[in-house]
Order: sequence, then C-alpha cells, then structure tokens
Amino acid sequence: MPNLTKSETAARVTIADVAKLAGVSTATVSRYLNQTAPVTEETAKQVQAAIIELGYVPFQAARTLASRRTNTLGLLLPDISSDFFPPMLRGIESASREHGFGLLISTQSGIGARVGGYHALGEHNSDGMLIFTGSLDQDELTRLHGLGFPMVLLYQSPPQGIEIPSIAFENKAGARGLMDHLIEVHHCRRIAFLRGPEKNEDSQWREQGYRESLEAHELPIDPRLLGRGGFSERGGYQMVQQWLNEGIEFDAVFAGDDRTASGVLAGLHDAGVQSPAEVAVVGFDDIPTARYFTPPLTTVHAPIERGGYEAAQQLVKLIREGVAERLVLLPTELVIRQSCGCP
Amino acid sequence: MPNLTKSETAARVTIADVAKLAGVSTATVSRYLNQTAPVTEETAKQVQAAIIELGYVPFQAARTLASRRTNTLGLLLPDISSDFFPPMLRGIESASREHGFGLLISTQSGIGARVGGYHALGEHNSDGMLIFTGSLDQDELTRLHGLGFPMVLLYQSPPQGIEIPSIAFENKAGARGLMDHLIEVHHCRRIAFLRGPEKNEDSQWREQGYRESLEAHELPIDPRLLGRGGFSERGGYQMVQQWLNEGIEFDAVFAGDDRTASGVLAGLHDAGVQSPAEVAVVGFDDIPTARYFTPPLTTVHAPIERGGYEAAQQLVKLIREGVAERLVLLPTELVIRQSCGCP
DNA sequence: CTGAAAGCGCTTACAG
DNA sequence: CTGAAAGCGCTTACAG
Repeated sequence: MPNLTKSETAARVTIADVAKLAGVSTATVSRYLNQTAPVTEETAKQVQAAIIELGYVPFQAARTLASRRTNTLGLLLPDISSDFFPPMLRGIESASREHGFGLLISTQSGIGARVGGYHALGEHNSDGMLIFTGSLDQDELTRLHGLGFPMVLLYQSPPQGIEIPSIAFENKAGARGLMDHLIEVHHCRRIAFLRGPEKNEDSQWREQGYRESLEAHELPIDPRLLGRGGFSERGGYQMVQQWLNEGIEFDAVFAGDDRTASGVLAGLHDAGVQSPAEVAVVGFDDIPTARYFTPPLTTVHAPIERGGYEAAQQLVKLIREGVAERLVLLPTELVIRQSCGCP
Repeated sequence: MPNLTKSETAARVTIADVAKLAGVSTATVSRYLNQTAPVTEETAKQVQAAIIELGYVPFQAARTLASRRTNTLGLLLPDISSDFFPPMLRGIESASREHGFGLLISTQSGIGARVGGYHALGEHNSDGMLIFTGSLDQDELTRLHGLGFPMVLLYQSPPQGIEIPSIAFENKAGARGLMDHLIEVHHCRRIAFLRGPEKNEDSQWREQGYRESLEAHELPIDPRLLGRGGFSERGGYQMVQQWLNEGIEFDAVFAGDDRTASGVLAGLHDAGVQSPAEVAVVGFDDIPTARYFTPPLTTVHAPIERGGYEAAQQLVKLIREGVAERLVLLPTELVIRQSCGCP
C-alpha cells in the first residue's frame, strides 16, 4: 500500500449547537464570543461551559461573510530568499497573533501573483496588506489605495501624491556612523560603495550617508568606487573581483548590506586579498549570520524583527481605527566587530 | 498631521451582478468559474465579458462557507529563523499557487499558537496542513488525524501506529557519502559529529550514516567526539570551543547541518585553529550561504525548495483525491568545496 | 446545458 | 441584557 486514505471529516459543531446546550440564542453566544455586548455573568458561564463541552471552534469563513472582516493580514513579498526574511516574519507573526489575526503570505509580484486572473492576495481575502519593497507596482498600489484598502509599506515610500503609511530604518544615520568609523578610526581613504537593487530606497539613503560622510571629511567621491551589488552575495563577489581585475584601488568596501558583504569577503578571499588587513569590509542590517562571517562583520544593526512587528501593529491600527503613523522610523546602531580592522 | 485616514471601501461586486449583466443565473456563473459543469461557448463568452467589465473577484469566504473548502493550505513552523526557511517557503508557495491555494502561516507551536483558546491554524481555516518537524506535539497530531484532517509532515515521521504522509531527505546516504569522502580522500581518522535538536530525525539519520561509515572503515566510535550542536551556529561554536579547551583531539568535524558548521568554523578561527589545514569541517543542507563561508563549505546538498514544493503537492493531492504518498524521499548530493581540504 | 431555491455558519440591526 | 430574523455571497442538489 503506497498510499494513505483520508477518512471522512466529522460534522461541524456550530454556534447553534452551543446556543441550544447553553439554553440561549445564537446572538448571545456570538456576543459573548466577540465581546460585542455585555452578557450576564450567569449566561457567560453557561455559554463558556457549552463551548468547552462541545469543543466549539468558530468557523472563520462564516464570520468573515457575515461581518465582512477576514481577520487576516496579507503579506506580499518579492521572491527573496534572504536571511533578512525570517526575523521579519517572526515580528509580523507575533503582532498578528497578539491581535488575533491570521497571516496570509504571497511571494512574487506582478503577473506571477495572479491566480485565475486576479491577485492571490488582496481585498477579497485580507483586511489589509503589508507590502515589502519591490513586490507591488505603483499602479496596483494606487488602485488599492483608491479602494480604501488598508496597507502598510515596508522599506518603501508611497507613490507620488498618495498617502500610505510606511516603515523604514534610519538608513542614512546608520551609514553615516559606519563611514565615520572607517574614516576616523581606521583612516580609510578610498572606500567603495555597493548599491542595492535599482530604486531600492534603503540603498539610496545609505548612499546618501556614504556621500555625506565623505564630504564631511573632505574626501573625494570617486565614481569608479560606486558599484551595484544588488543586495546579493553574487553581486558583491562579482563586483569586487571586477574592481580587482581592473586594478582599481580601495582600502575599504561598504557593501550596502550584509549579504553583499558576505560576497565581498568571499571575493577578496578568493583573490588572495587579506581582510581586514588590506581591505576593510562593512555591511548593513546585522543579519543573524553576520557575526559568524570570517572575519566577523562590522555592520549596522537594523531592528528587522521589530520592523515586522511595528508594521503589523500599524496595519492592525489602520484596520481597526482607520489611522496609522505616516512613517515609523526605526533606529539603527553601529555594531563593531572585526571586518573593519578593530581587534 | 501625523496620521492617515482610511476611506470607505466601495461596495462589493457579487456573482449576482455578473449574472444579471451576462443575462444568466448565478448558478451558471458559478459553474463557469469553477468549471464544475460544461457551459455553452456562447454563455461562457458573455460571462467572461461581464466578469471583466465589472472587475469581479469571487469572495473567498462565501465560497468557503458554501463549499466547505477553504482553498487554503496551512503551514506550521516552530520559531526558527534559519537560512533553511526561505527556499522551503518558496517551494511551498509555488506549489500552492499552481493549484490555486492560499497559504496561511503560523510559527511557534504549543500554547503560543492558540488564540482565544484554539489554534491559530487548524481545521477551521485550512483544508490541510504542512507540519514542520518540532511544531506540533504527538497528541495534537493524533487528534487532527482522528478528525480526518489532511496533513503532511516535513522531516518528521508520524506518531506510532498512525499514518500521515511525510517528506524527508536521504539523510543517511548523504551523511555516509560525506564521511567516506573525509576518510578516503582526506584520511581523517578522528571525526567529530554534532547532533541536532533532541528527537530530530534528520539528525538521527545523519548520525546513522556517520556511524556506518566509521564502522565500514574499521574506525572506532569515540563517544567524546559526539556532541550536540542543536542545528545552530551558537551550538557549533560552543561545542568546538569546549572540545578545544578539554584538549580532545579531532581532525574533522561533521557539524550536523550548515548553520552549525558556520559556528564551528567561527569557533576554530577564534581559537586560532586553521581550517581545513588542521581541522576539516563539513555540514549538511547546502543552504544558500554555504558557498560563501570561509573556507567555502563542503556539504551535502538537500533539495530544500523541492522539499517544500513536493510537500505542498502531496498535501493538495491528499485534499483533492484523498490519497498521498506515504513517504517522499528526496535525494541528496555531495557538494565538494574547500572546507574538507579539497583545493 | 441551465435555473430556482435552499443552505453553508455566522453577525447585527431591530425590537423589547 | 436578550431573542427572532434577515442577510452576508457563494455552491449545489434537484428538476427540467
């Protein structure tokens, strides 16, 4: 027997069963469950007892249909597979649970996300959506906003003229601190910067911090030292090898993010360049594995899990109260390890 | 103005609107949408046109209530934050989408997963569940099985006497190949093994492969060389440092999985032990970052994404046809990089 | 191939 | 504080 067979599902226990056993109406049971109107202590006890005796669990779909609330949060992600993702998900999940919301996740954007002609995720199966940068285009964002559909943007600002709450790290300040450290403590002079994906706002702000630090220290900005790592190991690896082949000189690399830094480290290593002795390397994010890089990575700690938590929190607030913070800025912090040259 | 206000949601377009515009009954529209009965080409065209004109999107909750199908797959995970997770999710997500199922995710098991007294995930909001090892206890598994609720277990076998389809890697063969390589090619003699979390079956099978290889080569099994890394960087780091402090000798470490290997590498490095020159290190899984370790990690490639895909595939099959493969065994493959001593 | 109608399990004005 | 009843938007026997 290679196969297993599923047995029949038992008949569902409904709110009517509970009502009958408790000797009240279904309306009362509903009110008790949702705390949507006061109930005598007496009836509360009877209802509670009936619920337990029958092992009653409300049927979400019926609640949704009747109340027009799905009690579900949607999360839209591009097809990423990054160390960044798990802690973020943990934050989102814990906030969702605290408020009694389920979490519906859909990866990949655009055409791929449509099932039978409509989006896998949207107004029809969630009360609101968390949208990670790069996972939904401007038009769709505008359309959903026009519908009054609650959304919170992660690490991305809304389209021109439209107001959607968003969440972001203090990228510029973080990058600035990192650069200042490299320049003031380690006397780096030729620091390369690797940009993230095109239009990525985190990357743009980090570059801004990079430039401001350079300017503040009266160091020139050499365009040959600006490359695109695309926030990926591969990008970091290739870019650093290319620079090496072209004979471009640099004494430090600000990799844009930690994944890229991981690739840079590998690229230097494979080329026989010592790090941090010959070239210092720093990242951004402080992903869980950063401390285990060789050498351990100096980076900027971004509160990834908290970002997920806050975003979900704001979304729930937007759904329930109709309002949310326009922008939640999450503080970052310099984390000094050894890849910058510190002992 | 620190806050944003949500506007009112527009009235929903229903199947009745579509039916009226197309000049047919709602039953016909429903049949067209679900392909649950043949429809004239003529009517099909009219219905399709009406759907597009109105921008109709079926309301999932109503479908669920009427059909008793949620069209949603549940995924239960322990609170992990691992490189392992994203590729797996990608596989699950893509299989779900192919079959038109949504994906509902809940992390953390046990008490934490209960909302208002019942599980965040279960019979009431998914047609079936994917259960990652360590996220649901035997009792709950037995209860759900008793209900005839479709489930597929990931990297875990069902409780005694109960049949639930499961998915696993070819752990033993993979570990065996890895060990043989260490012994035959690199002439390692004292190879340490780091176990995963208690009761983790992947770990048990890998240890089995470890033992069999040792025996086949007539090498002794030294209990002092068996430690617990718990499939975590921290565990690998601490264990290797402890061994070093205790003066236990070893010329190689099979870390149990890649995360642990990452910690082992860091532990050796911090202790001034050269790898692979003095101690070879190997892992298991081939997580995306393994190639960027220093040195690049020799490991066993486990098809993580495919595992997620297959699991979801089996679950859909179980839901729709009532049957699924009892066990899907996923082949593994030796990936030789440099941490074993190969050039 | 198609329609009228019951029913899925809840919530929520409305009335008391 | 509580109940009777309508209604949420679909699906699905039943009948033709």
